[in-house]
Amino acid sequence: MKKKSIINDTPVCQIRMQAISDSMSILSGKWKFHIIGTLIEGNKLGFMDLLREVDGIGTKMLSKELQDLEMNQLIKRKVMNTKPITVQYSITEYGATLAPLIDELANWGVKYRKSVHG
Amino acid sequence: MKKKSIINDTPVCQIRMQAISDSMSILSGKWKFHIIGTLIEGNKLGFMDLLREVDGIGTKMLSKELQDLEMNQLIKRKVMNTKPITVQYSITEYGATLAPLIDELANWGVKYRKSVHG
DNA sequence: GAAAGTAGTTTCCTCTAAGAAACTACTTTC
DNA sequence: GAAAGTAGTTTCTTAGAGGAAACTACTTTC
Repeated sequence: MKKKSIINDTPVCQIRMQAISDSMSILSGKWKFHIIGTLIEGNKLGFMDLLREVDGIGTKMLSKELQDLEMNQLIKRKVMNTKPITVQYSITEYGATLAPLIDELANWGVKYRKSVHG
Repeated sequence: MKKKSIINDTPVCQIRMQAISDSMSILSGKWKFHIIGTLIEGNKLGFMDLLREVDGIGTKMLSKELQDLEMNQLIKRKVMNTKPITVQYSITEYGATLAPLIDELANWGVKYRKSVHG
């Protein structure tokens, strides 16, 4: 008889593990937290605004990540009737629920830095 | 004069962004949260235990991720004086500080599932 | 009419994450 | 002495992440 998982074999753990995988697949990549964090801080930003705010990102990645986030309804994209055309990106209510998670991530990172130096 | 970042140009935001990058680099990859979560639940597990608990992982990835986590002092590795040789992996105090973050990640994922289905 | 600003897309390239399978090495049990 | 269990390492391969640079397309300002 082959040994089986014990700890993670309960329904609760199965759901938790699945949930973690879900979150990670939606929030994967180098830039999503930075983009979401920026849009939570400054609501309604254009493409070029984001390009300036998110330090180091290029047009291709920004474009792709914004599409991903919009598809998952974490951000909204609104084309304005201006000349020249402008676009307003903003966080959705749903996307804003990520604020505590981003805070945790930032706080943990800050503590890590301190513990490494001190 | 070239336009500059406004929102993310404050020292506070710079530190936050850096912290998020730090956390992500330490916790990157498909398996780290699963391994850490498992070690928080069941303390002291062997290599083969983890291989069984973390559903889907292979020996190569497990070995590599455990080394990463040990290097960053999130887990401890202790070789036991048994025959055959066994190894006990356990979470460190420091690694345990990730519990709130993992909880947030799991909770957000659960909510996401519900909102997609409901 | 050239420059600069809007918002992207496309192409080409590299590097890494990840996985499957085979292998080492040692010990105990059948 | 073969099987099964301990704990990994090594090799080979592929898919995707990410980045640099050039390009489209349209408008306004100098």
